[in-house]
Parts: sequence; structure tokens; C-alpha cells
Amino acid sequence: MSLKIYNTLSGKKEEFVPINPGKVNMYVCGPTVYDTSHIGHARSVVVFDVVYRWLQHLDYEVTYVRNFTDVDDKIIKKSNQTGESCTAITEKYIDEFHKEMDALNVLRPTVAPKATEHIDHIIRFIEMLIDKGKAYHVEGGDVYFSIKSFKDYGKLSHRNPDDMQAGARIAVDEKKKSPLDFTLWKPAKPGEPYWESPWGNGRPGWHIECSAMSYEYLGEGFDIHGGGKDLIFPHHENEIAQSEACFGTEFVKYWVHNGFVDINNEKMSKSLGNFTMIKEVLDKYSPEVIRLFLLSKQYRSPIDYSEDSMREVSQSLDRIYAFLERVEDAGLATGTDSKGELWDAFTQAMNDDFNSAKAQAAVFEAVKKGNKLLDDTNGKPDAAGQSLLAGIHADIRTISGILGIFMMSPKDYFSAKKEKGMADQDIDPAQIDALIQERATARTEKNFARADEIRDQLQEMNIVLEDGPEGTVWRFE
RNA sequence: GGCGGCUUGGCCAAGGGGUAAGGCAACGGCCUGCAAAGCCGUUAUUCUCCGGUUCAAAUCCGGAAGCCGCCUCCA
Repeated sequence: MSLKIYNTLSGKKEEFVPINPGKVNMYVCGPTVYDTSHIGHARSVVVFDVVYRWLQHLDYEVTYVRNFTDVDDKIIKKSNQTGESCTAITEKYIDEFHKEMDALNVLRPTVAPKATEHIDHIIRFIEMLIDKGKAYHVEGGDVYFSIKSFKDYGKLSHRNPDDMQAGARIAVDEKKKSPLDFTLWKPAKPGEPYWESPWGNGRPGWHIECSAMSYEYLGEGFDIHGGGKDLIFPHHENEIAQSEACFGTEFVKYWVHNGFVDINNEKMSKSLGNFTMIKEVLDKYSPEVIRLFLLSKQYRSPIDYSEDSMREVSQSLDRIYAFLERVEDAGLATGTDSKGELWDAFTQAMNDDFNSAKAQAAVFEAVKKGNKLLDDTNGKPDAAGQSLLAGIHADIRTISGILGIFMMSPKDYFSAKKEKGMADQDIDPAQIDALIQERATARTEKNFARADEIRDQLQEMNIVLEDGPEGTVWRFE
């Protein structure tokens, strides 16, 4: 059972065979750090986090590079608007990005390079392209990549350069030899940040940093390159042009692109004003709920964010933890590491182009099976049943290391949920306990009218009571 | 206009030639003073539509409709 990956280049699922046995080099396009990150960034990062974890699990030695674009027109614009320096802005958002991703249980990549720390490499890369006749310098300080010098241009996005009516939507710069030629280096206007170069003071274009940095860390060609679907054209197409024109060898073996997050069935956009930021989502839902949601669809499909879908996912996570708690309370969580049926199903799903949706379903199926066994045996399964349950429990724990979900103890999970509810609603637990006590007394006296009245009163505060053998506990709805 | 994708039960969503996973919701049951929670069970003769290939199609091929994305900064 081997790993298959959908490759944008071929449009097919392909068997994964790394360039160097046992080693995987992976590069993923990170954010341009000029603003707060939204749920769409979170999806991309979480998806590739799971790819990274799964490759490591398959015993590959993975070098994972995820860059920060910290020199860009948008950053400069923001700097002009706010008066803050570009560096202050980028540092602020890099810091924020790391904090939010850490909160989402995302592993740090092997390297997280910044474009501004690699200007020398970028300049050297551009020089190589010019030397090879693949790029040209024009009066005024611009350097462009020459599309005509690279015959495979369009192979990733499956476009024919001749068909592209370039200039139809943007003004053509008449200094370019061809309208499709793109910027490698642009001169600095007064007041803009700049670096010295053979072509005068200026800054790199967007696409070149990824070619230069991936070369520095991963070499002329590497295994996996990832990013959002929107990057296929022009960004990744241009990266291929730069790197393959420069080295003459295949740049990337497998291109992996994740789909978008929609908000209530609409694309996130400035005009709709529906950008949903990671911090807002983290404020409302636990990191595990967010990850479970982001991984509930195959990564290439669009996924729709809404309060309803988050509520559903949240309920289904409760279900997993309730099962774990049940197994642990029955003393059946023996810490075995035997990999059972669940693990096989999970592995199969993950090997099928990282199908986390199918992988989640495998977990739910196992939980259902385990619950049924516990029910049928009144919580006292025979030896075979015990080992089955211990196996499911162990497999879920192993899976938690891949998906970054189900990582807490059930007790901690449920108590954290309760504490969050109290904090959100500013509720004093002592007051609740007093009411519960009063209700308990009423119930002993068979004064059910009063008991129900108290329950209704608490219900209005979104508090639900659960009467069990150990007494009454409460939680938020 | 060019390129790509999607359409599966009330909702979300797997499956991608051999007779429809899973989650949520709903309903029924166990439990309960009644509830809640939890658990169990039930819920698509059928996969947008029309043709075709095949012993066999949700799955392959052709066509139609609807929706979406990229082509411009974008995860």
C-alpha cells in the first residue's frame, strides 16, 4: 500500500516516489505578511502540516520549507498608510502568524525563510538567468523574465501562452519584449525600501524569491511543492519557468494545491467584507474543532465555513472524546500499541492523496463499533473485546499524532470546554452549584415542580443539567 | 473568450465498473420522577438530466443544465 499524490502537473493521482530514497524535500508557499491571517491561510497550513506529519510517519526524512514573503507592494502600501516601517509590519504579522499556527497545533517547518534575508541569493539567481539569456534588463532598472525563452511555459496551468490575451485586463508595459514577461527585479521609487543590485537600487519581484530560496534549501529540483489553488497561475507557473530555465532540470516532481475556504457559500473577499480571521475562529472554537473542520473535506475541494458546520463538527468531536472517556473509565485503555483495523483503514485513506475526510470516517466507524461492543457487553467485554477496544483506543491516540486532533485527555477536553463557556458567559460556578443543590433537595422531597423550575431557570442561561449516578453535573449548551 | 473543477439522502460528505461509508439533524428504543447526556436502531432501489459502451455504471464515453474557481493581489 503506497502513497499516491494528485499532481497538478499531470492532473492525475501518481504513485509517490521521492527523488532520493528515504528523503523528501518539500516547499510550501507561505503568507505575505502584511495583514492578519484568515481561515483560508489556516487551511493551507493545516493541510500541509498533515502532509508533513504523514510523510514523517512513513519514515521519510523530510525537509520542509515554508517561506514568508516580507517584501511586497502591499507591505509598502500598508507602511505608507500607517507610518509604521515595513520591518515593523512584517515582524508583527510573522509573530502573529506563528502564534496562531502554534495554537492550531501546527508543527513548525524545518525552515521558515524570509525573502529579505535572501536578497543576495535572489540577485545571484537573476544574474544566472540573464547570463543564460532567459531574462533581460531594461532601461530604468527593471529586469524581466522572457517567456519566449522557456518553451514549456504554461505546462502547470495547462495554458497556451499564445492563447493568453495578455494585456486585456492590465496595461502592458511597453518595455517588455512580450506582454507575458514578468518582473524579476523592480527599481525602487523614492521612499521605498531597496537593496543594491547590478541593476540599481530596487527590490525583487514576487515569484523569484521562491525559486531562489527553494534552490538554497532544497536544490535544483525537489519532491513536493504546495500552496493554494490560486497560486497555480501565475505564481507557480513562473517559478517553474525561472528554475527550469536556469538549471535545465525538472524543478518539482509533485505539485500539490489546496482548495479554498468559502464563508456561507461565498468566496472570502474584501467587497463582501466576509474575511474570517483565524483569531476570530480561535476565539469561538477549540483548535481541535478547527482542525477537524479543516480536515473534514478532501484538501482539493472547496470547504464551506459556517456557524452551523462548526457546531456540527464540534458535536462530532465530543463524540470521539466521549468514547475515549468511556474506554478509559472502563479501565480498558491499556496503552497497547497494536495497530488494528482502524489503523489500516486510516493508513489507506491517508495514502490515497491524504484523504483526511475518509480518514476521519474510519475513526467514527471504529468508535461506533467500540460503543456497540461496550453496550452489548454492558461495559464488560471478554478478552477479545477488551483487546479490540484497547486497540481502537491506541489507534486513535496514534492518529492524533498525525491529524493533530484527539490529543487531550477526555477529562481535560470536557473541563476546558466548560471553563471556556464560563469565561465567555461570565458565570459564577458557585451560584450554579447552589441552585443545583437546592434542586437536589427538592428532588429528594419529590417536589418535582420546584426542581423543574430550577432546571428551566438554568436552561435560560444555556446551562443544561445532567443527572447521573454520581450526582448532577452541568455544562453549557 | 481561454483553462480547470463540482453536482450523491433534510444538511455536510466518502466512494469513482459489481450493486450507496461516515457526521449532523429527525424519528423510535434503552436510561430517567420527567428530562438532558450517552448509547443503540431506522432514514437514498438510488447518485443533476439525456443518450451510449458493458453481463453490470453514481462510477467509463458523448451531450445538456446549474454552480464554482483561475486567467488581476489572493491560501
